[in-house]
Amino acid sequence: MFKAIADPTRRATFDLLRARPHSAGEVADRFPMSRPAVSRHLRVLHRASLVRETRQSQTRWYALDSVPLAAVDRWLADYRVFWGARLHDLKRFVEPAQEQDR
Amino acid sequence: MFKAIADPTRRATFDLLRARPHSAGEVADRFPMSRPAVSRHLRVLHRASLVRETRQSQTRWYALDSVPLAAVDRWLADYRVFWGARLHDLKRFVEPAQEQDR
DNA sequence: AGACCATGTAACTGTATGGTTACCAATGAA
DNA sequence: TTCATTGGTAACCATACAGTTACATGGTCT
Repeated sequence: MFKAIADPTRRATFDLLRARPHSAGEVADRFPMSRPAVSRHLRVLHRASLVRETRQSQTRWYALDSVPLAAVDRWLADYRVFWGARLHDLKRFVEPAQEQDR
Repeated sequence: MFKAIADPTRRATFDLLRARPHSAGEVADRFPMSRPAVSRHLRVLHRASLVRETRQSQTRWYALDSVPLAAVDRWLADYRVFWGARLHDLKRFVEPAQEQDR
């Protein structure tokens, strides 16, 4: 999982899927590399359970599944104390979410 | 930086340094691999600014510097909404820190 | 059926990575 | 100054990784 997000192309792919699911071709169009290369990156993300693949006729849609990233978050938790200055921002992030909106 | 923490040995090393600074030898003793291998892992962590190296006579002390991890935290921030169930725990983590203790 | 999409798979290649052993450098002690 | 200790560097090796081109698969359309 850590290795899956270690590659910049895969992080960019992941960021791309944040907006909405993309087909394999759409993803490939965004990167200056061949389709097979992108295809394999998607496979790596899929094996890490970071994207879900659903087939609809010929096209395959890739959708974000960021839940496994919670593991990274848990690992980070032990270190957050070291950049305490940011805890306030973190709190500000959490609060509005608690109220469901805004 | 992401690649630096992608390796399990390096994450373990990092976790080890959380307790206290260790000498190169101390770190090497904890892992079932040769000293040079550990040495290189430490160098990778150092290049990523994740550890600080201070030389005191023959021994070199390696100390944690987790501040760069804030970059990972920032990247994660955009995805935290997706595992909303954990936001409450996150809040519980933040709150005590605000009051300095407990 | 046959042509045409969208994608994945196979085979291959260069480079990066993580490990090894052997050797070197610098410090401190006898 | 000689020796031991600490730990990095060099050279080497096997495997993983990220990319390529060529080909195969499977669904749509006429």
